[in-house]
Amino acid sequence: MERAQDVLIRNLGEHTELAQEDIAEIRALTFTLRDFDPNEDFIRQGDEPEHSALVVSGMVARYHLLGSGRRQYLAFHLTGDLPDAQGLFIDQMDHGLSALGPATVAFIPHRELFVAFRRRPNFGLAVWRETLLDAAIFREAITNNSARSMQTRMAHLFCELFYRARAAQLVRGNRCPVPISLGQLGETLGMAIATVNRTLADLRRSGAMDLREGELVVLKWRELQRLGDFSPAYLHLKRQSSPRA
Amino acid sequence: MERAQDVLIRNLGEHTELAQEDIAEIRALTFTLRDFDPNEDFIRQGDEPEHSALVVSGMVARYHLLGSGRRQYLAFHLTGDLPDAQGLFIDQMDHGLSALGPATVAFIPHRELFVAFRRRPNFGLAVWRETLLDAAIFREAITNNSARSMQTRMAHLFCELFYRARAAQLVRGNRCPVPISLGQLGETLGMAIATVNRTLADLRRSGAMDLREGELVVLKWRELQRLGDFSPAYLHLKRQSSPRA
DNA sequence: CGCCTACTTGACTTACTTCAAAAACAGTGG
DNA sequence: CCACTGTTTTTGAAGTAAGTCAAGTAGGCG
Repeated sequence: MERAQDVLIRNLGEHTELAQEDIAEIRALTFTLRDFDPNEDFIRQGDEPEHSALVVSGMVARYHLLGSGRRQYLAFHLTGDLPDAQGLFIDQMDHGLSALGPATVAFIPHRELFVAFRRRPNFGLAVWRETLLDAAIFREAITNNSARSMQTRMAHLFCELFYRARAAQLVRGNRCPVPISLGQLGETLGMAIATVNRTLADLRRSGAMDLREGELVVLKWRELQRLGDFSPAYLHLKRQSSPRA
Repeated sequence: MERAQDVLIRNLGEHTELAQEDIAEIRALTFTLRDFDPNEDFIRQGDEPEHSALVVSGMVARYHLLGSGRRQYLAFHLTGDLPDAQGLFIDQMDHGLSALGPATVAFIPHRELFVAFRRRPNFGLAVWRETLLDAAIFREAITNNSARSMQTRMAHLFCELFYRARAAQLVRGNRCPVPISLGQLGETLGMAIATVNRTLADLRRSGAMDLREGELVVLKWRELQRLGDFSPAYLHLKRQSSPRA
């Protein structure tokens, strides 16, 4: 497995030019690794964390818990993401984080990050930009869950996950890990589990994709993209070509 | 009308301790004021802006335009908000901005902002925090539009608008300006206009609120809050008490 | 083997959308 | 001031997509 430091440097480097001094500053941070089981929480709504998380491997989810007990998934994070940079500035977590499949997460003390931001403002700006990319993904989720049909909505989610997985170099051939249950898919897309199942069956039948054994398989990228009304501009990924197939 | 500089200083001051030097730095920035008519666009999807906007008065909206021509509103901004701080770091706008009612917006050159961030890192952190509060509002919108009933959804939106208007000192008595049409409400909450009308009629009938002549009137705050399943923690506003009534 | 969880499928119900038309309202020009 | 136009709001009736409920199957694990 890649070292946590390298994962972070690579991810920030995707969108920000890092100087040698920035990289040295990142390498000097303290990374504490922890492994999590599927569906294990590691930050809860209401917590006041003093560390920031970095996804080193696996997939991580952010979610709201409603009064009714219902859970709403807000975003998924892959290797290299900083899923709770919010926590740096915000008193109390307004949402929780959990591992989706088995995951490894590195924790970095806020205190050290603030010192590093002061010494290398460019590093701070890179993390800031990272949080803005996050926000763009949230915006797209609003639109996806509010304005699109169930099928389009689901196809769009798969497009996004595949596209981001590709950028994080997690795609092997035409597949990438997506360890998510139908129930969780429903709590992401705002649909009942029966509908999730039927909609997914339709997508499979279209021949554009499959989802099995925790893996997303993209068989016809262009077709899936069409079904999902997906255009990747909002992900603001530089120098990435379209997936094949 | 309050000066643009003061509006910004007051808003950032709500959540961040600003030193005299920070304030001086903000006052030295160039603010270019422009007035907009209702529904006039001032940043379009695809633009590459070189200025950041600050809402000086009125209400401003952010929206996605879909392939189908449908419009999805993403967020509303009140006096003091920086509705496109994203633009500071992101190549191309993935969404547009328009005035909702008549609005005054100040524009600040990115170049000057970056210089100010470098000279007063604390100012940069304050704006960063502002963008994170924004993201929290996006997250809540995902949950609202995905996991709540139509009535709850609409009540929640009104709660949020009223609560934020109060923080921005826009509430007079029990009312605040909300210059939005039923159609736009539908494009915000993901419902058909007929449903908007019927749902709004139900809310009016409950006696908790009214919406007329571009003003939101809150008659029973606690009741509206209950109907909207609203808890303001996600807004991360310090030192604000609950509205009366 | 038996238990638990996740997935699948069918039948039924209901929320919401769509369509359509009328009423209220705002703005424009005579 | 009023007629004319266009837009927004309101209401009704009909159609449909998705939710709910319930039962059954398949897969994973002690």
